[in-house]
Amino acid sequence: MQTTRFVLRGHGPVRLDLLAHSHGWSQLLPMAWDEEQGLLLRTEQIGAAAADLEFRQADEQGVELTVASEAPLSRAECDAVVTRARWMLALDEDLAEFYRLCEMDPYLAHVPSEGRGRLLRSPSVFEEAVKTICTTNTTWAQTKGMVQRLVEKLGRPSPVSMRSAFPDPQAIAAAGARVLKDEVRLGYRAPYVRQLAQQVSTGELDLEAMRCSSDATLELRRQLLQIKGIGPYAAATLLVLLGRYDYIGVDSWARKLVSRHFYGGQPVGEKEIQAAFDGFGRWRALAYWFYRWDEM
DNA sequence: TTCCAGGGGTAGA
DNA sequence: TCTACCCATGGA
Repeated sequence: MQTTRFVLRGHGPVRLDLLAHSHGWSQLLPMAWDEEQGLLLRTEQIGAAAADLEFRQADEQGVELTVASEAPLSRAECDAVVTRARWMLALDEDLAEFYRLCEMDPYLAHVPSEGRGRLLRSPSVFEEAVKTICTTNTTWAQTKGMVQRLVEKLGRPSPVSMRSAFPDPQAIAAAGARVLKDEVRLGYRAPYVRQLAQQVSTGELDLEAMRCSSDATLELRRQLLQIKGIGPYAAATLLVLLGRYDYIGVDSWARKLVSRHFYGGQPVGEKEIQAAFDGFGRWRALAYWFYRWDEM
């Protein structure tokens, strides 16, 4: 076994524990959060093989990443790992403008000083999209089950830990409809996930290009809504994970939160939910997220 | 048994 | 653009 170490520094303070708790992604394979040791674990396919990534807090400004692989990593593979890890931890997010807005909101005034604001991400937009589809119209426990079966049945296992990486689009596309429905138990989501995997694996759809796209958020949203299985909630969630915070993903939780905080418990719709955080402008979804976090 | 969860697709108006 | 209805799954 080979181990390679990197130290990753962010744009401002970085808190690994806050990242791990920023939303549910650290509970979904192939990620895992070890609360006692403060370790964020992930198995990741690098080149043809899978390797094990272990993140720990280095100091206030940075995180140490240890990669355990069967063979030594090439220079290109090191670069790829660092690029993916920086994206996962949102290390290049500049939250200065968001923090200034937080300081004017009594409910979020604590966010800047605590170093909150970053959201944990998957290394690929494809993985984000599949996982987001697995959150729709189901419980969180079932989402975890769907993703676990997807990873364990179709992902490439690490020869070091035998834990599996997230399956690539080719593996999911090749699995077939019956496996996705009956074995992974994706339910009515199975054809959506399969079609998405086919579109990405054939090159018909370039999801990864959305990360560095210069398109306006409205245009990116339009592109996401064209994907079967992705509606307004999922598109908004994916935009947030792409660093575009213009739209709030309206789910049952958002309805309850906005109703209670801003409308005295009266039922609210899409317009009321988006409008509740208008004061945060293009940061409204991030503001909503940290209202929500305090109630998790 | 019925409801609903971190909704979305489709048809019809 | 809005509404009604249907869609698997599993726990409460």
